[in-house]
Amino acid sequence: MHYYEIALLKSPLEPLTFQSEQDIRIGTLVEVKLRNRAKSSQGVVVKVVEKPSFKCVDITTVSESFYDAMMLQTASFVSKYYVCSLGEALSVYTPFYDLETIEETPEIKCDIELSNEQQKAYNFIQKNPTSLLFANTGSGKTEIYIKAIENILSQNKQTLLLLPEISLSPQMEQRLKKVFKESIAIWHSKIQKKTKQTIIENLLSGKVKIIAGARSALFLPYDNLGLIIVDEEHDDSYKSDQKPRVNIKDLSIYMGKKFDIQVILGSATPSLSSFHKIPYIRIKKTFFDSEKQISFVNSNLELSASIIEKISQTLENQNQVIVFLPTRANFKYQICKDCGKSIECPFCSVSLSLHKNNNALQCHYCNYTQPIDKFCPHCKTGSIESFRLGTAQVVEELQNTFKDKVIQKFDRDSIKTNKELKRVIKDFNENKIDILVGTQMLSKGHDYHNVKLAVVLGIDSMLNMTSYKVREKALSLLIQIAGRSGRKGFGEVLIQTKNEDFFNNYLQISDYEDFLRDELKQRVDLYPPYLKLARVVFSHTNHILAKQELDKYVQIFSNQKDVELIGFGESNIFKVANKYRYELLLRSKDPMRLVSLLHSIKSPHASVDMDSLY
DNA sequence: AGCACGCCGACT
DNA sequence: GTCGGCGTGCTC
Repeated sequence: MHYYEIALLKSPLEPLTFQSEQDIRIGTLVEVKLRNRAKSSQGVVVKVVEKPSFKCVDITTVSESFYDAMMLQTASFVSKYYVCSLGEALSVYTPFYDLETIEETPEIKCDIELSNEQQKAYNFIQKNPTSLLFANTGSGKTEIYIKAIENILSQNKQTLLLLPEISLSPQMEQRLKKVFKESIAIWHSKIQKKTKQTIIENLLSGKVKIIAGARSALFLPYDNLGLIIVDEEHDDSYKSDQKPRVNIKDLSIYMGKKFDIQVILGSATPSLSSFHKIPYIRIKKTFFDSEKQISFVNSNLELSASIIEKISQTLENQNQVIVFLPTRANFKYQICKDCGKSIECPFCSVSLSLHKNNNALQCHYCNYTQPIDKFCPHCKTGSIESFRLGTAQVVEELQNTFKDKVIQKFDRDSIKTNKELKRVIKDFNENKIDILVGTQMLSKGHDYHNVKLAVVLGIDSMLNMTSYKVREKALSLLIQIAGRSGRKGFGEVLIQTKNEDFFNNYLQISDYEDFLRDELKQRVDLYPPYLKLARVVFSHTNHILAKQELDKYVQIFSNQKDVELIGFGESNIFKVANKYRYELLLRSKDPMRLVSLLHSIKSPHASVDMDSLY
């Protein structure tokens, strides 16, 4: 009889010992049956052990699937660093089949000529195992990526090109497919199940050598990964918002060091932490002379006359406009004119958003929806006034002003599938759409050829968020959006803000590198990248119990050596989906010490967010 | 007494 | 996570 420790997938339990007559190798996916449970659970063999003192249960089924050493080591790291069970860490991998690898060397010859500056950058990234390509929008970093991939391909190794979910733009896809043909596959959450299966088969058989994909693409079965490119590396969506709260960019860097994989991070506005710790090369020169005129409007969130005037001028010259604002729906706040109370979600402590097209008020946190009432639900007589413009309202108001123009909304309410995304971008680039109004989605990766005006509304609400990264987030977003205007030739950017001094300083007078250096000075001894930050959230339907749990750990963490409790209290949004939330924030210069303290938290209501971005 | 509900603890 | 056990408190 053999005895094995099995890490149970999706289970917070640490590995448990099971037995089998069979000799099973470490990494094998098996099925076991836990006591009192009808369904059997999946688990992974992680260790061979001696016969234990307790009585063991048999492993029910032994599968053909197999987690390799890289997966097991990575999962082990994830479980330790991000504080979860080994089973939870292993659950991030996509299920796959164990197939024979057929060695196939594809004939790829791209005829891209690099400019002098690109060649210099290429040489730099080849000299450093991990490097940062700090490249302005339009400076041609994709060509450098392609050359680097080609080089890895010639060694018959695999490449992973990571992009934030929504940046997997149709243009990027077309471009890569043109060069790499059958050797590249695109991977993201919207890809069909069947297609995913085919991609995995092709990756295992060696037909596919390059994966371009979102977060989850890091967890595919690579047997010979030679290069990971993290494009738009500043993007916070690389951090998972569910357990395990892994930062895919950081994990890529870790895997690069551990398994001798080349890593290239790329961005026009790199994160402060990458800029601080990774050797970088700057490419400033762009292919097309692009001249930008940046101006500011100090008005409230309404589409003011000067903004309308500017849009009108641009449209008259047969040019296109993009309008950014960080809010979906028509309005974010509904307040009674009489009693002054706001209409909140019954399950969350947030205001309900007004969606005119559904004739509904909707919660953006739990999706609770109720019909629009004529009168205030509190005083029953007052009428409701709406505030904080959203994308749908901007579309409506612009449509009223520019009756013969085509205006398209571009946010996750209107772009739900990849097909819709492709269609809208195609239509926009074929000039079938005059104005694109959208949220963050607008800022990411897409090439818009004829945009001559980018209007940015409501950026101040981003500066007012509570995160040590707000300035970095707001400025990088602004630069990304500005980069969408006038990619060829002249472009205008119109920013509505009450923080003109801050933005103006870095947009016109100096540049992003100066901002990074200034910001770095402000973070010394306080925030990352100089210190590690972790957040712990305690949530419960009973707010008293949640509070008690918080208080208990505030006590414990108040007098720790080398770890500082820097704040605690109600979470920003106190109640979400009927659960009350309290949180605390810890920081330390000693990552190991911080991680071990986080592992000491035993509360089932606590969730740990290591390297929190809040 | 009968039961719904929520909490707690075990799971090899 | 998922299950059963069990105490509480409500209703018939």
